[in-house]
Amino acid sequence: MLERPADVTRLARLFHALSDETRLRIVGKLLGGEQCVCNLTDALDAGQSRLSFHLKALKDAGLVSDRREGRWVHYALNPDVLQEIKSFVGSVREGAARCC
Amino acid sequence: MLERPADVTRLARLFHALSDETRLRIVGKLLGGEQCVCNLTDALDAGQSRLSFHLKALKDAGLVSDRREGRWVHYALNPDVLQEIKSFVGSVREGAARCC
DNA sequence: CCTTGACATTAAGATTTCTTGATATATTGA
DNA sequence: TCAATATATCAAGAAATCTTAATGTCAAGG
Repeated sequence: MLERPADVTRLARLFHALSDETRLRIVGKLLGGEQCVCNLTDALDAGQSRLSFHLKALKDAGLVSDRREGRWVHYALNPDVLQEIKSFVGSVREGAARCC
Repeated sequence: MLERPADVTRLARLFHALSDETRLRIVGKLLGGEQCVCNLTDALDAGQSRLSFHLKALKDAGLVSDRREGRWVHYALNPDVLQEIKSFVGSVREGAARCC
């Protein structure tokens, strides 16, 4: 998993998206299913532009996708990304097994 | 997993440690088992103090542990941390399953 | 149209992180 | 004890990131 430079770059991006508390809390909210931005603004104590900034970070990393419905925009977790993290964890486990 | 503030803080730290390409490449090398710093300096094209900086970041996050042996210091992945990441991935999967 | 509401984008400053070069520490062997 | 080697730490600048406040955009209702 970490042999190919492209994978290293991709994983670094992914982990960076998850390396911020505000973004992790957003992810936490999205575990309950798709949410409109207004719900997230209420739930987290983050100002509007701050929330938007972090949603963009999550979206750029491919972790979430957005969907416009009238005036509202809904964000949801992208299930594909999970596989990438799982592959990484898998490769680490193999490595750990080999060495200990 | 992401309901408790302490977990959010811990995961953010952990993911931050994994959010850098140099550090991910170090982890990649450590998958083959414990390595002394000298091996890593050769394998990665990183200067000595730079490598030391990133090893400290990994160590502070609890991802690796170090062991001195004479002149050399050996670093190895900490297998405990894997469980934390796995728990996170597990919670995301449940969330994704619930919503789709 | 015009206004309002939901959200995105931009700009600027504060803070954090990373890199590099210099210096410090610790261990070994002469 | 001294020199050499391996690694850590420090200091300073560069670059990236985050926050806040202001402004832009777009859809809906009047």
